[in-house]
Amino acid sequence: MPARDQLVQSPQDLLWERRYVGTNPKAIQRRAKAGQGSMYHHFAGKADLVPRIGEPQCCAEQLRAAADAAFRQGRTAGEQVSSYLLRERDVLRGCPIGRLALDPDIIASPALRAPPEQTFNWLRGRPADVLTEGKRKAELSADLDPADTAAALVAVLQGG
Amino acid sequence: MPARDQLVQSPQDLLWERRYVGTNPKAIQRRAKAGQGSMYHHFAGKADLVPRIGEPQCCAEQLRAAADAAFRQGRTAGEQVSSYLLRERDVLRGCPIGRLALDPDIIASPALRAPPEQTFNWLRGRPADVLTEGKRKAELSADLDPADTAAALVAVLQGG
DNA sequence: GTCTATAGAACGATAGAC
DNA sequence: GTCTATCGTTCTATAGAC
Repeated sequence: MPARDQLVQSPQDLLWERRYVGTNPKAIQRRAKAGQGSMYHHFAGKADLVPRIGEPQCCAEQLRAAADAAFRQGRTAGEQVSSYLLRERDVLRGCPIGRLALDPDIIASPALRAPPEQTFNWLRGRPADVLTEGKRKAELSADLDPADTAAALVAVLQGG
Repeated sequence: MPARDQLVQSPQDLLWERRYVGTNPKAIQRRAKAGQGSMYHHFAGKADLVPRIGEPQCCAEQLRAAADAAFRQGRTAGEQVSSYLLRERDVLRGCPIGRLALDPDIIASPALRAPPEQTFNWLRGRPADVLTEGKRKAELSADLDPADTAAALVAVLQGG
């Protein structure tokens, strides 16, 4: 595997365990078996590397794919939503995106904040579409606001 | 308020936001409006101070009290447990004890790990007692293991 | 008890040889 | 591309004056 990919993929659990604040370049290098020179050749610095480890790239796509699959199971809007909600989650780990998004150093920097925010927007949009479709088919009550309800759904998952 | 208490109580949100790894003495001092000398006079160091901020002391007791109150609402064991589970939680914040217990630096040190572990033991023991009582009164099926079920209940809350 | 000064280590990044 | 050496900063802690 190229050294660049090694740097991005090896320290996934490191970022998970120690979050952004506690994840330092040295530890990443040890984990990826790469030297400092190598790291700084491929990336501009911590703020450039760390957010790419596991989360916005591979993890966000995995998450979207899994959510998508869950939504496709079920005929009615209600079924689709409950399929999504009951989807098996690695409960002990929690939501990696949410965890990253809560990190104060991520929040402080617009550049670092953008990728997780995008994922969240998608994550709210997807169930909102399902709910809208449900209303169209008159499966759901008309006085239900898709966007609000979708936001509430995601909030429940994140909050928990 | 005495400076010692100020140091323990002022920076609660700081510990919450940045966890153990990201919570440094300087920031605590700024937040508590105390100097370094003051801090190191009252506490041995970061490992001595930080775990006392909010969590094992005041927060754990608040948590126990709240859980206790919830358990007392309800006549049957089932009612008591569901009262506890449905108890209103500050869902956006999550469990402060669990969050602290997950911190890698806390896990690594037996001394830092002990207080949160104690709280968890109590937290498992309380519903276990309720369930045992329920079995005695034949409200609950006899083949229910109180300890296991209690652990599962707590796991659900923490996992979420 | 609280302050300032300072030590020793780790952190994040850069420089330059190879 | 990768390495080692090094810089400046911050972190944690100690020393000693007041």
